[in-house]
Amino acid sequence: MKALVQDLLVDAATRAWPDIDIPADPHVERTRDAAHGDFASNLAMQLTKAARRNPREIAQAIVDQLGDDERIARVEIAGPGFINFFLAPAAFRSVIDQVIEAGEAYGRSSEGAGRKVLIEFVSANPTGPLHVGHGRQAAIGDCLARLYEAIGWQVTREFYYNDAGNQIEMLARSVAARCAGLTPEDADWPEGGYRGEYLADLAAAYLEGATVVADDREVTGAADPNDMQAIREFAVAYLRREQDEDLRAFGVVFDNYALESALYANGSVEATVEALVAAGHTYEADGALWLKTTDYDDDKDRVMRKAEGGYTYFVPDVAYHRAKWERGFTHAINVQGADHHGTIARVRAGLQALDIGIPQGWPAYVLHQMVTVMRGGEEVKLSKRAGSYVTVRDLIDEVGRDATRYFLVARKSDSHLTFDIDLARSQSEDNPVYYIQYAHARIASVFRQLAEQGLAYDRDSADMTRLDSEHEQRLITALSRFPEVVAAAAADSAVQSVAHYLRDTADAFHSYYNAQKFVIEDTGLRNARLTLITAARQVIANGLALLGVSAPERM
RNA sequence: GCGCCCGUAGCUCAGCUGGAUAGAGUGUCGGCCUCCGAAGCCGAAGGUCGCAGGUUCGAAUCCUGCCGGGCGCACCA
Repeated sequence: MKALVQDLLVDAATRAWPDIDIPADPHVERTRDAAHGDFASNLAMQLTKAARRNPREIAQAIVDQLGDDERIARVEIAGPGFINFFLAPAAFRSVIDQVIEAGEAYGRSSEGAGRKVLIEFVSANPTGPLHVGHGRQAAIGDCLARLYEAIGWQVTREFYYNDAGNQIEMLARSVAARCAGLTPEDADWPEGGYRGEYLADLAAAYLEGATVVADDREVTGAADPNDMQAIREFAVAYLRREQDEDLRAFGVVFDNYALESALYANGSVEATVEALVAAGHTYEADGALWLKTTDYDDDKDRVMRKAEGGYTYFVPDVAYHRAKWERGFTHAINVQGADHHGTIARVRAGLQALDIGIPQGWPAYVLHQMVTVMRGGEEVKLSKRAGSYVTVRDLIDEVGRDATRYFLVARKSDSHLTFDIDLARSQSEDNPVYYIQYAHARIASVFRQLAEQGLAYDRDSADMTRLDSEHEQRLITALSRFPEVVAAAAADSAVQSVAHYLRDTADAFHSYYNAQKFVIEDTGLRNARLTLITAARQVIANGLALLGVSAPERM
């Protein structure tokens, strides 16, 4: 609907001022106040300089050029020069038909035209269960992926991890210690080892010779407490499986797992180093090989090859992203914790230095701030299983998948998030996710009630012109906004706006529900109202699906 | 010290890339079920948008400087 107003506006403005550059998509917004119509544009104010007239005069000239359109009831000029559009009731009513005809496709578009985008998120190393921060990342990343799919992109969800570095070495030593019957309290416990209880289970499984099947690998425990290589492989597979179970419980599915070790194995790390040297952006100093990342906006140059010989972690990172680029992902988004923001400049610098045409701002990053978990007014820091941090599983077990996902996505990712367990589970009344789901279930319930009374819903006999109350108008307006919300949320990586939109829409429905009855004698009106709430149910379900939250028929 | 992010109602947070009288939830107070699910609805109270300048028709939003909080600043990942 917004697009319609924009089109009309551009046409009229172009006729009124043929020699002025009119923006292709002038600012048109939903009004906050019904007295200002349904949509308002500040176009006239923005043309003051070019047209050298006062904004109200400009607005008048534009309005004079607006032809009659049956979808527009009237247009007014207000305030300093806003052009306010009042849409015809029929134009709004047509939204209901659009929703019902499109069904699950309502809100989706083909704007992305099938272009490929790779979204990398979670990317946790297999050293333990996923923590809340990973949970936030999983919720944001998966929601972003769903948003991109909704606007017509072909999305690949990817998980990158390191199965061979120092962290894994430390993991293996911790498991070996557990195999030897040690606990973190013992004097012989490895310095800096992983202390979580889950490693005791892992060690036991290894010693029993258990077989673990993760999404991307399968390993049987060798049961030999001294075989470090076998322990390493088993531990990685075991913890990968553990994370897969967490993700599955959370409803997140990856298309691809990328391994850092593979980048060494297939020579791409070496090839990347050679390419950087050949491109002339490196130098040797203090026995190390450096990359001149300061040529590309980094604070200081970075070591690629350490004096003792190994590569620093950022080299495989560059190799990995180079591979993404070469796989044809000219659009790539990395979802990461903001605590890693320092690495962005150097990875991009490494990619620039390859001189293979990777643009400066590639890949895109969506950073999220930390999560604090609260219970009983105090910060929760410990998990029984993991020891030093709260896990995704702790949250899912305690507040459920739907509430967990909703809460983790309902805040702007830039903001620090306080996850209040009491609020999330403190019975439904406080809980926005139940509020939204309840709207959906309530609509389903109306139809059950209808059937109980021996009535059938008949859309053909609906008299849609009867939907003229304020409550109905408000709900219809909410439904009409959905495609705009989806498009904007994807464009801005603003997942929280979907959550807020659903809250608003559920609100419009609940008010309506309380004010007017649906199962009534009057056939034309009854079916019209049932048609409207059928559409509302569809939009709520579509919106919840974008968050990965269920839309129950009853609760 | 340098860089990034955040400061909006008692609390948790929105605010559509600069718009009209700054909004929700929660909490507090007061109403609404012989009626399709009260997990709901209606109303009241609650604000120096951290502070100070600047940009312009117009600033919570953009710029500068402070103040406060978080996170980074490795030949760790």
